[in-house]
Amino acid sequence: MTSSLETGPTRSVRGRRTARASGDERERAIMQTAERLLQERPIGEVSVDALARGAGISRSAFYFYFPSKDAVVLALVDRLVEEAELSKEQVIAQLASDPVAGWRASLELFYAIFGSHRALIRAAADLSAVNEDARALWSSIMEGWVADVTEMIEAERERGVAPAGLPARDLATALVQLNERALRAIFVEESPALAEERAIDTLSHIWLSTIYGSPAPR
Amino acid sequence: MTSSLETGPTRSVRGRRTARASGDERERAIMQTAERLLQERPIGEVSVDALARGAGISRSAFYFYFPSKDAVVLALVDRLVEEAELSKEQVIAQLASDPVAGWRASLELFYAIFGSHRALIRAAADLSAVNEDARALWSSIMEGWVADVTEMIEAERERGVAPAGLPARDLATALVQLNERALRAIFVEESPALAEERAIDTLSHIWLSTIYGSPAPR
DNA sequence: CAACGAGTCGACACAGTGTCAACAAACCAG
DNA sequence: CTGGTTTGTTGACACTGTGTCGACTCGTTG
Repeated sequence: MTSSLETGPTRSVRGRRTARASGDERERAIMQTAERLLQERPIGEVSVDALARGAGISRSAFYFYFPSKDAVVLALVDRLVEEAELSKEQVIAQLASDPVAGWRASLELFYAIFGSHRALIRAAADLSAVNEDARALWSSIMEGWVADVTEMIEAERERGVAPAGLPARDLATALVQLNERALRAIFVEESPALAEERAIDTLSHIWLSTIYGSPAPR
Repeated sequence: MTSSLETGPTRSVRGRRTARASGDERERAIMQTAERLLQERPIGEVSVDALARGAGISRSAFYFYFPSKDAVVLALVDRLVEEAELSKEQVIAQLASDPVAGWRASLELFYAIFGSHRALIRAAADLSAVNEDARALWSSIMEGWVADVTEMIEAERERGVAPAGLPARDLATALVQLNERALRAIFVEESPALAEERAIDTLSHIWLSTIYGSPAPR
């Protein structure tokens, strides 16, 4: 799933310690700078020059590490998604034992992970408007979630706790999109947006109502 | 509600017929060109120069009519929203007599209006990532819809057909956001997206389930 | 006819992007 | 230790797009 352009040519394993800061360090410095700057202003207002200076190199040196400023954001997103992937397993397990708590835990996980990287999420969203690669990356992430949710819904239906209704995949798509949209609105401080304190309640109410046909399964 | 920067200085009423094309005509020509070009490529790839040439003037003359290319899109959106506003009244009326059909009609209206201006919708969405004014305009549009839906939900609850549950405004916010997101995915041909033929069915199922507590009110 | 204002244009300054040839410093093979 | 290779780094350059300005045209109006 890792995007093809996330890293520059510096991919071999090296462990030296040289006088000048080595490639990997620079690469990390650039990413770090990006995360920092994105907390202050939108991606559109961050120039390659700013990124380079922040990492202590010249603008042209930047291009040695990344093909463009967008690629830095994509690398960052890639990393975030990998983190998220790890926590996923445990949540799925919980669903079998206690559905209500399980779904809620999923939403909370989602909320926690993205909430703690608001600036990055926003940059990724902004980028998707302009950049084909960003769009593709985000698409594949969404696809992954939809697939997971579809599977979970189908499992619940087979267990007999959830009634048949909308095609599971359609329902999953809509719910994942709802989450994405609603959480983004909150994180970016758009308006209208759900009240942040009640957001998880609101969303899980909608998820449960539509999946189980009522606000809580029997 | 009309955005403050939608039009250039040419705002007085004039009705002359001059040798060279007059201001209003040019203004319209620019907007028309914008709509045409946006059908071919995203806003980011449309330059002021292209807009100007399309309208038969030089790039610098363009600035006489609009302060920036973004302002053209905002003017277009403004116009679209005004159109939409007109059809709204009749739908609200229907809700009282037949709720299910009424909600469905709302969704269909939404779908029809925005579906027939996909390129513009996309440009507006793209712009929101970059442009503060665009964000503000879209926000106010969303606010309007949320207010309408909130009111409709409350009316249904007072009539006793819909049960109390989530705060009406929260529910309305989530549903409007769901619609926005899901329809945009379809129109922009993102993936994942709802199957277009079933989109209205899917959405109305979710609306009805969450508003009435079951897929159909008694 | 003179003054005015709407409309137009070319030239300019500016900001940002991406590329390139050339240079520097460490590393490694002989 | 020496000379070639790899890894980094740089300034200069070409290019694209934006927005501004002063000067010009040409109907309109007093």
